[in-house]
Amino acid sequence: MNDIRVLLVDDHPVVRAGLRAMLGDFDGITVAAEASDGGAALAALARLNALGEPVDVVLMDLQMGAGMDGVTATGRIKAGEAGQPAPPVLILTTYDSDADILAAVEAGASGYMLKDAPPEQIRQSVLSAAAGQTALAPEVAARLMGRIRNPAPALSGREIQLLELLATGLGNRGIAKQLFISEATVKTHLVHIYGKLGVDNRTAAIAVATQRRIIRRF
Amino acid sequence: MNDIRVLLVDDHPVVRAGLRAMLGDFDGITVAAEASDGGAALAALARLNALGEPVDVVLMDLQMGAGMDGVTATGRIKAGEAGQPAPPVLILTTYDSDADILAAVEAGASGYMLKDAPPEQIRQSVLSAAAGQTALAPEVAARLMGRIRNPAPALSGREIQLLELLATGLGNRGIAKQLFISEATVKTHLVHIYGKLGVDNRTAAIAVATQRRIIRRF
DNA sequence: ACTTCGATCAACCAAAAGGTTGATCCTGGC
DNA sequence: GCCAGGATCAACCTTTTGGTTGATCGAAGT
Repeated sequence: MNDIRVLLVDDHPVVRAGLRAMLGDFDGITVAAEASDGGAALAALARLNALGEPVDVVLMDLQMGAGMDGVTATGRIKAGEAGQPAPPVLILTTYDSDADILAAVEAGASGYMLKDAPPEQIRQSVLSAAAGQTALAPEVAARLMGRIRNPAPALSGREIQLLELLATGLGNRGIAKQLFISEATVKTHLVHIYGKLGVDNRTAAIAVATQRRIIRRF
Repeated sequence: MNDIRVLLVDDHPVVRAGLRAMLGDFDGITVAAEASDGGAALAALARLNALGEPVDVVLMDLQMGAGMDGVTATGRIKAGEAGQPAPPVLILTTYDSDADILAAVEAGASGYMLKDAPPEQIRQSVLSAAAGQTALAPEVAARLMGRIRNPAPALSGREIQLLELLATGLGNRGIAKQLFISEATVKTHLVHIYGKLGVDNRTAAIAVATQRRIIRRF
C-alpha cells in the first residue's frame, strides 16, 4: 500500500520543520508539500492534483498570521476549489475554544488536534483522517462529552458569534452593524446569552465565556 | 572551535522536533538537551553542568501550559539556580505583547525572537546570544522603538486593580463595595482608565487591557 | 401537520454606565 | 513652601444597557 500523502499548512517554519521531521519518522506517511497560509495551500493542492499526485490529508493550522486563515481555507478546499474529491482536512492548532472548534467543524474539518499532543497521537489522527474517519483530541472530545452529560445550556453559533464581538469591546450598535442586524436583535441575543450563562451584564458574560473557553482570548 | 550547545525549552513536542531538525542542519550548533517546561529546564541545566557539559544558549518559550513559565524560568536561571555562569537565554515565542517583552527583558533574557521567523534569523540569534550579544526580532525592535517615541500613559496601581475587578464582570456598585469606595470614585477611575487606554466603555477597556497584557486572563 | 427553536425585529420602561465640572486630601518632588 | 498627581467624593445630565412582552419567519424534527 502506498504512503499517505500529507500537505502541511502552517505559517511557522519551525512548526513545519517539526511536523516534517516527526511525520517523516513514521512508516506509511509522506509529506507531499508544505504551505505557509491558506492561499498557498489551495495552490499546492491544485498543483499536485494536476500532476496526478493528489494529497490524502491536509494538516492545517487555524491562525495564520497574514494570509488566508485555516477556517476559510478549509471551507474552500471542501467546496472543491482545489479539485475533486476534496481531501480530508485535519486541524492542528494551539487553542481549543468552542468558537474555534465550531467554526472548523462547520467548515468541513474532519478532525481537531492540539499542537501539544504527543507525536503518536498526531500520527493516529492522520491515519484516521486518511481512512475517512474523524479524529478529535482527547481534550476536545472530553469537552464535548461533558457538554452532552451536563445539561449546560448550549449557546447557538450565532450567540457565540455575538459573544466574540462583545469581547472586542463593541457596543450594541457596533455589533448590529457588524452582523447586519438591528440593535433590537442584538439585545435579544444578549438577553438569551445572559440567561444561558447565568449573568446579567456584558462584562460578566465575557468573563464566564472566557473561563468556559466558549471564546478565546490571548 | 566547538559547537554551540543549545537547550530547547518548549512544551510542544512538534516545536521541539522542528527546532531540533532546523538547528541540526546548521554547522556549529548542537542540541544538547530538551525540556518541556521551566522546571525541567532548570534540572537539565544543573545535570549538564554536573557532567561538565554546560550549555551555551537556552532557547526558551514563554507560555508553557502547565509547568513553570518561561519568564520565571529565565529569572531563576539568571539568578544562578542552575549553576554559574548562567547561560544566555533567548526567548522564542509566538506573541510579542509589550508586557511579555518587558517581562522577559527584566528577567534577564538576552534576546526575543518570534516563532514565525525564518530559520536563518533564528540561527543568527543563537549565534549572537552565544557570543554574548543581544538579539531582537525586527518586529520586536520596531515595537520598542515605537514605544519609546510614543510612551503609552501608564496606569496607576489603583487603576489596574479596578481593571481587574472590571474584568470579573462586576458592576460599578460591586467594584465600589469590593474596594470600600463610593460608586462616584469608581466612575472617576473608569473615566481615567478609558482615557489612558483610548476607549470609551468597559468592555473595550477589558479588551485592550487584555491585549496589552495589562491584566491576565485564563 | 404540528411543534420546537433559532433568528429576526419593535416598543417601552427601568437601571446602569458614561461624561462633565468641581472639590478635598495627601504624598512626593523641586 | 509650592506644585503635580493620585485618590477620594458629589451633583447633574446624556447615552447605553438591561428586562419584558409580543410578534413573524424558516428550518428541523415528530
